[in-house]
Amino acid sequence: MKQDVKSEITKNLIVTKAFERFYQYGFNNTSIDTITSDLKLTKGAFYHHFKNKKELGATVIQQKIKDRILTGMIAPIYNHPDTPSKELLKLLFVERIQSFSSIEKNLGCPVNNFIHEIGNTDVLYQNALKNIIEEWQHALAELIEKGKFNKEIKQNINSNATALYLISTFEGVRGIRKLYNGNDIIINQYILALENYIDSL
Amino acid sequence: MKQDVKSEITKNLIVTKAFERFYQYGFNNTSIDTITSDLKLTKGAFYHHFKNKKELGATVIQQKIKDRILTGMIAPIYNHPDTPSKELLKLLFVERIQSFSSIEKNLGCPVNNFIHEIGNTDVLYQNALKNIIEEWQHALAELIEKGKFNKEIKQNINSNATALYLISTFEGVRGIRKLYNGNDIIINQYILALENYIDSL
DNA sequence: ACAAAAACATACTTACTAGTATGTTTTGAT
DNA sequence: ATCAAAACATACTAGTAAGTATGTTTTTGT
Repeated sequence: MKQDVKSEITKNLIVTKAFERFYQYGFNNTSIDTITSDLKLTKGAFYHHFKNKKELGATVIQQKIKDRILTGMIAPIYNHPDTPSKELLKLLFVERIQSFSSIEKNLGCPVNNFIHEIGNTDVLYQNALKNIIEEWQHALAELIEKGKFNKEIKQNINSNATALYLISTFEGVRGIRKLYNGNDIIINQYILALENYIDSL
Repeated sequence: MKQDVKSEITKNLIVTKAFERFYQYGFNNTSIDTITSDLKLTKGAFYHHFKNKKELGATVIQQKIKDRILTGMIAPIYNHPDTPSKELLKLLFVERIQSFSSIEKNLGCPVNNFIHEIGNTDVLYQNALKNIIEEWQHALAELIEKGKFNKEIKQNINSNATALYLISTFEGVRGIRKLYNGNDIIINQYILALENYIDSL
C-alpha cells in the first residue's frame, strides 16, 4: 500500500477508536495503550503519527466530535428549507434526543463531556470546542432569523441568545440524564418544556 | 481536645479542602496527598477517617455541593414568600449567575462538573447528585405552582418540566461558559433569553 | 496510673500511564 | 538492487497516585 494512504488509514483508525474510548470512558481514563492495542498497534505507531495525547484529543474534537454535531444537529437545519422555523426547531431537538440509543443517553453528549473534562485545561481544546458551539449557535440563529423574517417568530426575539438558550438546555439535560440510568423521565419532561418554549417564541 | 470533637474537625477540614481542590482541579486530578499535605496531615490521618477516595467524593457531594445549591439556589426561593413568582424566578437565576466571581464562572458549576466527571461511574455518586437536582427541581416546581395558583403563570405550564428546563439551561450555560475565559458574552445572552422565557410562562 | 482505643505519621507496595530510545520491517525514488 | 525514509514494534524510564502495613502519639474510661 502507498505510504500516504497507509498513513491516513492508520491515523483515522486511531482517531476513530480514540473517540469511541473517550466517549465511553473519558479522555483521562483512556490510555494510549488501550487505543493502540485495540487496533493491534503499539505505542511506536501512535507516537509516529501523533506528537502526544493532547494532539490526539484536539484531533478527535476537530474531526469526530465536530462531525457529530454537524451531521446530527446542523445539517438537518439546511436539509429542510421549506419546513416552518418553529416546527423545524422542535423536530431538530426532539427527534435528535429521541434517536439516541440507551447507551448514548447514559453517556451524555460528547461535546459536553469534553467541555467538562478538558474544556478549560488548554486553549487548544477551548478553541476547538468553542468553534463547534459557535457554528451550531450560528446555524440555529439563522433559522430563527428566517422565522422572524417569515413572521413565524416574534420580532423582539434575540436570535443569538435564543440559539444559545436552546443549545444550553439540550446540553444541560443530557448532563442531568446521565444520572438516570435507563430512565427517560428527564427527557420526556425536557420535550414538554421545550415544545412550550418554542411555541412561545 | 475531646476525641469526637477532634475527629469531626479533622473530617470537616478534609472535606472542605477536598471540595476546594475538586472544584478547581477536578476529582480525578486531585490526589489524597495534595489534600492532606495542604492541611499538614498525612495519608494515615485520611485513611483513618475515610474508607477510600470514593467515600470522600460522596461526602463532598452530600455536604459541600448540596449545601451550595441549598444556600445559593433553593433557600432564596423560600426567603422571598411575597415576591411574585416570575419576578422571583428571574431574580434567582439572573442574580445568582451575576454574583459569581470570574474564577467561578471559568470553573463552572460544581454539581455539573461532578455529574460529568464521576456522575455515571458509580451508583453512590449518581444518587447523591440526583438527590440535589431533584430537591432543586422540586423547590422550583413549587414556586411555579404558586405562580399558577396566583394566576401569574399560565395554567397549562407543566411545573416539573419547566423547573427542569430552567435548571438544565442554567447548567448548560455554565458548561459552555467554561470555554470563554473571562468573556461574559455567553452569560449576557443567557440572561436575555432567560428573561424572555420566564415572561412567556 | 494504665491499658485500650482513637488519632495520626512513616514507609512501602502496586498499578497505571505518558513519553522516549532504539530497533526492525515496509515502502518508494533512483 | 539499493539506500533512505516512513511505518511500526519492543523495551524501557519516570512520574504519579491509591491503598496498606505498621509504628508513634494522644485521648479516654476505669
